[in-house]
Amino acid sequence: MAEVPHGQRRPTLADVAAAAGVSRATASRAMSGARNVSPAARDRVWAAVERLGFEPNRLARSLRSGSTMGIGIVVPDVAIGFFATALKGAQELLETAGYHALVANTDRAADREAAALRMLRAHQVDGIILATSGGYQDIGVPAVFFDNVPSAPAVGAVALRNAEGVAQLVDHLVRVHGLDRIAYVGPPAAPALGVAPFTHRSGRERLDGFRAALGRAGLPLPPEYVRTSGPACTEAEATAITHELLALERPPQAILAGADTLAMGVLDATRASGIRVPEDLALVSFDEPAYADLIDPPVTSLDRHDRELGRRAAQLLLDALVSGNGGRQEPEVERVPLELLVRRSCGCGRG
Amino acid sequence: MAEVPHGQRRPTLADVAAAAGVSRATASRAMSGARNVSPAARDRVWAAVERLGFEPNRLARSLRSGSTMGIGIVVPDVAIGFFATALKGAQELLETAGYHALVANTDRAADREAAALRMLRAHQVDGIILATSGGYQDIGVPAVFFDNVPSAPAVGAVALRNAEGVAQLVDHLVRVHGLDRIAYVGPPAAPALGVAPFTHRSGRERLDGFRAALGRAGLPLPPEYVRTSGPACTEAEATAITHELLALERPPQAILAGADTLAMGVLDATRASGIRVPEDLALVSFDEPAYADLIDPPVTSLDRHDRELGRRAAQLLLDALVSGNGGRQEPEVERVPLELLVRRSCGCGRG
DNA sequence: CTGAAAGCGCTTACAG
DNA sequence: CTGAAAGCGCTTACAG
Repeated sequence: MAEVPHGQRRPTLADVAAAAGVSRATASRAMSGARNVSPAARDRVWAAVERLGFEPNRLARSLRSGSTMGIGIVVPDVAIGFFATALKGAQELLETAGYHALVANTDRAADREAAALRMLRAHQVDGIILATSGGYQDIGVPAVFFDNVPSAPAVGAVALRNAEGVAQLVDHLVRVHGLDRIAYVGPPAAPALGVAPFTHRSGRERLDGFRAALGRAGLPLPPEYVRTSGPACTEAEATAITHELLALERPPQAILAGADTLAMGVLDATRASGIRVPEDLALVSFDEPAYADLIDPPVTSLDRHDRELGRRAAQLLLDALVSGNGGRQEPEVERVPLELLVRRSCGCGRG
Repeated sequence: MAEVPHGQRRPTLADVAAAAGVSRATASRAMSGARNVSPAARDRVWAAVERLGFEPNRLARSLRSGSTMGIGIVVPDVAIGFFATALKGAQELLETAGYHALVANTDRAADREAAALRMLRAHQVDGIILATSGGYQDIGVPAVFFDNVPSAPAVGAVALRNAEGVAQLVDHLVRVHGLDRIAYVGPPAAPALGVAPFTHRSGRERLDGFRAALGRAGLPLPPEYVRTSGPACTEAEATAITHELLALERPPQAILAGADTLAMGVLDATRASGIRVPEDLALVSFDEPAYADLIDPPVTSLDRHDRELGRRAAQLLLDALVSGNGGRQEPEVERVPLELLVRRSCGCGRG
């Protein structure tokens, strides 16, 4: 690569054209691989490109062509393994297709999400992929949701089989371990006031799935066994809730945590109370925590295939982009299955 | 916010100007907050902006003004907690200053890093912040490194006090636990062939720091006690190395892992061998693993203050950007201190 | 305080 | 196969 010293003017297409002895139009065509360029001209152009270390200015190209080949990816928190991995999966596929990703982090704040979307609009992204925190607004480009199923206009969504996943966890506790007092500590199930209706849909589905699974198993479900956290799903919330559950007259034999951070909070509470897991209290988690195998005890949970989920979301968006479907037809919701990963926190032997 | 239906032409500055009954120049000035605009004109412009839901096209603005207010952030792997958190810290500060971040993931491949840098150049970023995997090349804008100290042209770097951190860990094992057979399992310390000289500098510093600390403590260091992984620092590598260490005639009493993934690999090996930590083998880790408290046993390690590290890198870059220092003066290397977090894997009681 | 005009660096009909 | 010209949507001296 040629030297690109700081502060020196970068070569432009005009420089390349001049160096190659052709017009800017021909230089542009040669670089874009158009066929109507003579081999001789093409060679001279590429030689000039090499020599000058030319890299086309994407700002100018996008402004002129009307397409940035940029995709916005909006997530609540990249420091959470699920989002980071899904993000990587999506980015991987997008780059293969010649797109690049603009990543925005919302810290789970609806207003920061809205600001991120305006920023993406200002950058003229061709589409967006997002795990919403409730601040979604249409910016006029195709949108694919993941993690939460939208009832908002979108070209598609990829979501987990939430109810099915919860049912797998419940069935395991009931059939394998014969437990019948199972409590639920999950993410919020009702949208917050003033928040778009699709928010926390997955929380809703998990909770409903829990109730349904217990019903199918013929188990009672005292109201005090059903608890939800705030939208941030902090460990601290789960810790507090767990202490309350353990203080009940009839404490649960098992807790199903609806998110990994919540599962960690439950574990924290058991440590503090001297409660042994799984001997005194079984624990299963919907999401798989980082280093699930090394946690004490290893946590039985569901594998979401995070990366694949990100890839599918990207694929859905790419499909919409090539088909030119701007979200005017029925959104396509893809449901990805979950896999039970049996470890020790449920009461199973080493695995 | 006004409706922005798919497929409909977005309002431009010309639309706003027409609606407000002023020229595009005046509309532009009104929006930029320039003082030489009459209050009446300003109000009419803003009203039109609101009504039309206008958002300036940043492509056009950047192309014209020569500044994108975009900063490239390049990391080996966002799915690793350290990078994700540092990234968030940097992004936070950048956004406060009116910049936006373009995030690139290199998967630790030097060629992907080089490609990411070219992409960022094509996007005319004003500067870059990166944790290099060895593929760095100058793209003509100020660069700040973190995680690795560069000897490459840069305006600055923020790095850990690697040697000091390792010394803290060693001293703890020696003074508090009276151990004298301590092995090291760390990241590579020598740059790979064909890789820029600054790569793996932090690995080098950790290893050298280890040798120095043992020297100061007057402890012997058999060559077979010093092991390094490949650049990916996988758990599997550490697991294999640990099995070899345990099979030595005089196995170590303690292992200092130079990275969190390596510490997890060491733990895996002890599990498989029925070795108890810390009773049979003490373990300390340079990096703090995710959920360090919940791992069995909780791992004694160093707190790097990841977020703050990202913030400092961003601050260094912003300083360079406002001062107009294009990297022509001596790069500023900031060293952030590390904090010992005593848990149980070193042999200490519950903490 | 305001507007006409030039121009950022590209791409793309259009005419040859 | 090639080039002159227009134009993407802004900002910014420049002249009034």
